[in-house]
Amino acid sequence: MEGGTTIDPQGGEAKRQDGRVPGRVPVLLPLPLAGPYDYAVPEGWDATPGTLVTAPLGGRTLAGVVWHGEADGGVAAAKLRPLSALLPAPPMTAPLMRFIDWVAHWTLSPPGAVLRMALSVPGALTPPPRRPGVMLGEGVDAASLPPSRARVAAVLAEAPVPWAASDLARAAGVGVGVIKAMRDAGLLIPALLPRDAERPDLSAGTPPLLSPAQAAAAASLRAAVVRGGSGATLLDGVTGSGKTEVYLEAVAEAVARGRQALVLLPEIALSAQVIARFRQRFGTDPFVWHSEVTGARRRDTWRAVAEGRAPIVVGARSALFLPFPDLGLIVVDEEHETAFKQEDGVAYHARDMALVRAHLTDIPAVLVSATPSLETLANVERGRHQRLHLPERHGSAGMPDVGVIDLRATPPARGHFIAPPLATAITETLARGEQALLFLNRRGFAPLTLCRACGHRFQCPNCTAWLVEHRYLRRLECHHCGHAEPVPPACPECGAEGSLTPVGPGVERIAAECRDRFEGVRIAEMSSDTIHGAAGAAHYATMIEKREVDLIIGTQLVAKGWHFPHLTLVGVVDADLGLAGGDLRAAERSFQVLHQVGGRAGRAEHAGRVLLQTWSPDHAVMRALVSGDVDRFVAEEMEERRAGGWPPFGRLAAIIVSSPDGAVADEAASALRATAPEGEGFRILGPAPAPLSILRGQHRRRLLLKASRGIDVQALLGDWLARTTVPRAARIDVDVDPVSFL
DNA sequence: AGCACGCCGACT
DNA sequence: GTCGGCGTGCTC
Repeated sequence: MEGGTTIDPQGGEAKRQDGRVPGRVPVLLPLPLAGPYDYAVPEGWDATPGTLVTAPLGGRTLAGVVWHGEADGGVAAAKLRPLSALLPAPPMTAPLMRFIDWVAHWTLSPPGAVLRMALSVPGALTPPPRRPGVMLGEGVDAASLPPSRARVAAVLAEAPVPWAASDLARAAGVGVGVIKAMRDAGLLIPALLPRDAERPDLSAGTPPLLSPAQAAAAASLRAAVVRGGSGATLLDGVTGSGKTEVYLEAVAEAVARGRQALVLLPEIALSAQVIARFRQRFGTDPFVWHSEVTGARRRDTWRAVAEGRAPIVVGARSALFLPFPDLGLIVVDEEHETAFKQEDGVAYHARDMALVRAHLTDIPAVLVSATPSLETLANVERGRHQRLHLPERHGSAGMPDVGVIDLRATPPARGHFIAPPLATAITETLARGEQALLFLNRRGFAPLTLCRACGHRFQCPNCTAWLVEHRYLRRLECHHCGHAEPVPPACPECGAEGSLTPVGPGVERIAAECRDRFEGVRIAEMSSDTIHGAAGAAHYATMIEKREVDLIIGTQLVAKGWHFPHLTLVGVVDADLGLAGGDLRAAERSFQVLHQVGGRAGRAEHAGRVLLQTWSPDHAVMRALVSGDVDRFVAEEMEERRAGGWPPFGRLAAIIVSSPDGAVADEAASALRATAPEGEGFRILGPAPAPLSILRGQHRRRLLLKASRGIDVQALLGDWLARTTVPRAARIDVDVDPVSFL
C-alpha cells in the first residue's frame, strides 16, 4: 500500500505516512553498531523491509537486511551510499525482524550483533550453483553397448532426467568409472541437476501407539497447533512417560498443515538416538542445526529453512535465529537445561527467547521436561502457561529406589572414593550379570595436584583455577581456558622428585580404583575426553547394549539421550558436588542432574537402584531424591526464592567488568558503583570479584542488579551504563537473567 | 567487526 | 633516519 507523502520540515525530503523516505532505507548490518544505517536505493529497485541486500561500509561490502521502521534521517542525503545489490534470498519476515529487535533490547545488545546470529551462514545468501550431472546423449542405442554401459543407458531411458554420476552408477550397478568413460566417449552429455525444491515427504513414518494419557496430551497440543495463536504449554512427566512421542504429534500436526516446526534441544542431547526418533516417526531425517554443522551442510540447511523446504528443524539454541518463513510450532525439550543459556556475546536464554519468538510469530510453544525449571513452574502457577502432566507409563518399571550413603558413617578408605556400601552394591550387581553406572561430574584424574614436600599447587596461568591432571594424556589442563602443560617429573617450586600428589577424584581416578577393586571388570569411561562425536557415542551405546561392558563410569555426558537396558545400579560418587559455591540455583540444578542420571537405572521389568554418596544426607536435595517427593522440594525451593525476592519472583542482571589489568577492572567497577542508581524496588549488589576472578587472562568483577518484577531492568541498566564512563581498557558485559554466577 | 589513522621503540 | 606495534575512532 502506498503511503501519502508529507513534507518533512527538517530534512526537506518527502516522507510518507509510514515514516519512510522514498529512495532511502534503513539497513541493519551484522555488526555491533548502535542501529541500522541509511542507504540510498538505486532507481527502480524494490527494497521493501526484510529484503536481503549487500551494502558498502567503509572499504568493504556487507550483507544486511532492509530494516523495518523509519530511516533515521539524521544522516545527510549527500552522505548516503547506494545499496550494492539485492540478494537472491527469501526476505526476512516481519516477525523475525521484530524478534531480533526484541532480543537486542532485552539483552542490551546492539541489534546488529543479534542479526549476526541470524545471518551467520557465509555463502547461503545466494543460491548454490547447480551441481553437474549427466543425461543420455542423443541417438545413443543401448543395444549396441557392452553390458554395463547398456545398463546405464537403460536406467536413463527409464528416467530421462539429469542424474548425479554417483546416483546413476548406484542405480545401474556399475562403478563411477563407467559413467566417466561414457561421458568422455560422448555417450552421456552434461546436464545440470535441478535445485532441491521439494519439501521431503513426512508421511512414511510410523505413528506411535499412545497410552490414553499420552493421546489426551497429544490431542491437546494438536488442538493448540490447529487453533494457532500463541500460548505456551508445559509438558512434564518422568523419564519413560513418553513425552517425546507426545510432542512429536504436535510437530506432525504443524507439518501436516504445511508449516514448519522447530525443536530446540541442549547441544549435548542432540545425539544420534534422538535424531533417530524423528526419523522413525516421520520416515525421514529432520534438518539438524548446531555449532558443529558447518560448511556446505550448514549453508544448505539455512537455505532449506529460508525457502520453506525444511519442515522440521532439530537444533541447539542458535537454531532459534533461523529464518523460518512459516513457523507453526516451537518445542523446547529439556526445558530446564542451563545449556540453553548463551553466556558470551549476546547473552540470551534460548528457552525464554523461544517463548518470545513464538509470541511474536503468534504460534504455540511447548516446554518439555522431567524436572521443569522453577521459572516455568512459576509461569504455570501464574496462569501464563498451560500444563500437561503425563503420569508414569503403565507397565513401566517405575521410579528407581534411591538411597543415600552417609560418608560420615561409612567413609571410603584413605585414597579411595567408593564407600563400602557402594562397593558391595556394585559387586552384587555385577555378580547378577547386570550393569552399573558410576556418575561423577568431573573429567580427568584429579582436580588438584600438590607437592607433598613444599605444598605447591598447580594453578592455571590465565585463570583462578587449579589445573586438572589428565593421566592418560600425562597433562595438566585448565578446564576453563584450555591451557595444558605436561606433568613435570619434579616439583617446579622446590625441585623435589616423586612428591606430586593428586587430590580428589575425577572419572579417570574412579576408573582406576574400580580396576583395582573389581577383578576383571570391563569398564567404559564416558566423558568428552573419550567420546568424540556421534560415531563415538554410537560405538559406546552398542558396546553397552551388547553387554561387552560391566561398569560405566561417566560425567554428565551419560545423563542424557541414552537408554541402557541392562543397567540396574547407579552410584553417584559425589552427590554434594553441585551444591558447593552458593549459587542461587545450585540445589535446583543438582536435583535435576541427579534425578536425570538416576533415571538411567532400571529396566522394563523391574526398578533400578540409585545410591548417593553424600556428606549431608539431610540436605533437601538428598531428601527429595530419596523420598521422590518432588512437589515438596519444589514448593520449599519456591518459598525460599519468594521470600528472598529471587527469580522467578524477582529479577537479576549481572554487570561483568573485565580487563587484562586487575587495577583497571577495580577502577571500572568502582566507577559503576559510584553511579549506581538508587530507588524503590531494586538494589545494586557488589562489586565483588567473580568466583573465577581471573578467566582466560581477564580480571573480572561483578555487580548484580536485583529487582522486583515490576522494574524495567533494561531501562535502568541502559541509563546507568550511559551515565558511566569507565576506563577504555575495561570491558562491560551485561547478562540479563544470569544463570551462571562464575 | 574491519580498517585506517596516529604516535613511540628496534632496525638498516 | 624508517618499519611497525596496536590504541582509538569511524563506517550510512
